[in-house]
Amino acid sequence: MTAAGNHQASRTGRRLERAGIRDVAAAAGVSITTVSDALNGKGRLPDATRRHVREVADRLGYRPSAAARTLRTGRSGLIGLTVTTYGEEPFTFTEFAYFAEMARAATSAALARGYALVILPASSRHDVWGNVALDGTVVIDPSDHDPLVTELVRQGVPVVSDGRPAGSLPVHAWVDNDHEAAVLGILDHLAAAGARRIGLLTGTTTDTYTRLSTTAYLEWCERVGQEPVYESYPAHDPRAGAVAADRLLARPDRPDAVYGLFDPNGTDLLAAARRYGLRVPDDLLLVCCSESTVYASTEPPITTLSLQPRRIGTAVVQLLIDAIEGVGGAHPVQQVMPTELIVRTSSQRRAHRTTVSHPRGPAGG
Amino acid sequence: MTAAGNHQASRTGRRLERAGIRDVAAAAGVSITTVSDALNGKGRLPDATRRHVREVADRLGYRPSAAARTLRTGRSGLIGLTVTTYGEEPFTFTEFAYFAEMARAATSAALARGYALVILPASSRHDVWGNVALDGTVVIDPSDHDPLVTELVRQGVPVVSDGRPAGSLPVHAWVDNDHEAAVLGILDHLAAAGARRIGLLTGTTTDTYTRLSTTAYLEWCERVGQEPVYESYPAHDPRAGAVAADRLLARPDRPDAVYGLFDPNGTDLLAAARRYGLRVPDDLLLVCCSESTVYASTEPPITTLSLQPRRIGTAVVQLLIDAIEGVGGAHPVQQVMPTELIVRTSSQRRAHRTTVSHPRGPAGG
DNA sequence: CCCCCCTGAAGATAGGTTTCTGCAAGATCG
DNA sequence: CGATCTTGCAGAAACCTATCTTCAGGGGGG
Repeated sequence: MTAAGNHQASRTGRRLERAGIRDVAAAAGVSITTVSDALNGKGRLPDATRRHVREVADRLGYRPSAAARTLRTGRSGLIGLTVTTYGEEPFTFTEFAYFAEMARAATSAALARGYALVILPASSRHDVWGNVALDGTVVIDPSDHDPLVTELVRQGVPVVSDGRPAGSLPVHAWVDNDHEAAVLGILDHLAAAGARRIGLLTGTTTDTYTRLSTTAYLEWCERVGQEPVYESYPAHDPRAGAVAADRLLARPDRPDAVYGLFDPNGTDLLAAARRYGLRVPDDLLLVCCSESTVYASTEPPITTLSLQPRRIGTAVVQLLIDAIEGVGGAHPVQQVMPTELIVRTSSQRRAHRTTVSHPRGPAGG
Repeated sequence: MTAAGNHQASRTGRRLERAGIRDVAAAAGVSITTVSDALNGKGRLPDATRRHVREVADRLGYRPSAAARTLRTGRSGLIGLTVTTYGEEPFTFTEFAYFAEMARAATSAALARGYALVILPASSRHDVWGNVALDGTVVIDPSDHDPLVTELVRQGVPVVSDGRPAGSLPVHAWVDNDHEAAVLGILDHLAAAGARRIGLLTGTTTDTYTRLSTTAYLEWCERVGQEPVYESYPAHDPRAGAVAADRLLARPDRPDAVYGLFDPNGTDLLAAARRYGLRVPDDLLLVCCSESTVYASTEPPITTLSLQPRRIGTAVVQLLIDAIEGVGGAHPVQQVMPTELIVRTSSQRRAHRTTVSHPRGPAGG
């Protein structure tokens, strides 16, 4: 049997012509339908035919066209990932560690279910959003009445958000930490360690995380009868953080414990403490919210609150894919994930239990 | 076996029917061709018709189907981004800061030219690579004879790598730092600051960065007649880094200056120095390669080498899109980017200009 | 012995866009 | 005034796959 339909040898002769499904069909001596069924495990075919077709397809290096498949099935296997931006850069500076971890987990989770992640900007002049076929989208920290989310939902694209949607954003589901509980837990922890006046380093932005955390702090203060002591700064500006930390410790009503809401606050507060001759944890207890491992080896190591971005990333993607594939119910799902307080020296006034005593070098330096 | 059971779901019923190009054509009273031409700025049409069509399209909320467009044009506007993985996680732990910055810059650059980035695993059981239509791919630190890269190139997909391709990987272009020059520069810098014996904290992995840097170090040692003093550890294990830092400072031939090749080395070395009662920079000069801003506010601030991931991410994407669009020549391009040494207190023996003197006794145990 | 069902596989269509080709009518020119 | 060019737009092919429908033939049940 000589190959029929081989006449399209050099169409334009330019590029390496990728083998299409009909080339496989011709080479295997079957129809296009049979090839499709054999490769996708559908239809009614004897195993012999299936094997034969697969073998021929492999030999030709056949790869189904993703575009054609998407067009036909309406599924692209692509999930958008976007984070609200402050300014023109697509990602927020202060969210790096969180974002990187979250994205990594989300990528893994998506991959395990056969999807890939597309990084997209929350806003853009060029309409990239319209140019890519998305089965759904993960939105990190959507802002109030986010026009992008509204538009996506209007188009029927499932949207799941990391962080409670502010206002009445019509997302299909969301995942978030219990920020109030986290803050209250930290404040109790600090109080238990002997803190009399706990300060807060917070942000001027209006996102949900900042708002909920600050509110919880103020509530706690009112409950225990402490005067609130806090400084705010624009969270996307790293320099402003250092200044705010300094300001907080320069106040006449200087706190003897501080919780910083953002990742770099730990080092900033530590540096400020040094400038004012405050020993940590003896004169000042310190906790900050961070995913960074550097706080394990600062001097002293700093207690951190982890938002567990890995868990969140995984959960968000699972929820989204469930929505895409119509697994879950039609009603919106909200999922609250626990946080983890990693207690280190900076918030323990009594003992340093984390490190063992270390023998000094025999030949002292 | 399963019955078809495919419910057509009333044609005009539940699902929001997206308007297609022919709906626009019908509504505007023109042909499909005219709509396409009007919206894409092609063909010969009077402005009046163009405006009319655009208006109708807007009114209907028309969005061209990305899948159909991709199928027709052969361009998806999607670029793959992958990083070689050590282990099962898609990203390397130690590359977080670098990766996050690089990805951010790459996303921006791609976006500016109308492309979006897809995060993909370097290896995977599920063949996600085959399921997404990519115009090209960025590969971070490809390993020797990377099968993925080979396959992509075989399929005619342009590949540009961040980092020199090891072996004879057939990438279309690559971008890398001048690692030898960077290391030599740092060693000279340390020597000029008074270092007599410079140590190196390096990795056991065989990637190009580690290899080139280590080689440059050994070369420099031979040139100036210093006995090499270095410790290696698996770079993906953060705990191993702390141990290796400790080992390096515990050696009988303890160095009086150290360069650490990986991001966390700075804090690890600082912690180790404290354990051995070594003052930085008086007893020990410190430099590490990092993109993290925390080193600006450690005590003391640590000199870092920045690989400038933003520049690299931008350059890689530009090169790739040039290759995709056939702008550049057909021959492979290699582009070497400069590094930046951010000099801080930890590598300056003479003066502490950044901080005032702090009255503190001998470091506590 | 006839009919029906079941197996195995081919034919045809749809999915939405871009673009090549074609065509009519008005404008221009010899 | 006829021929050619230009303008404005329409028709239809092609992109590649998945799936719905159809069909031939063989075997089992009535």
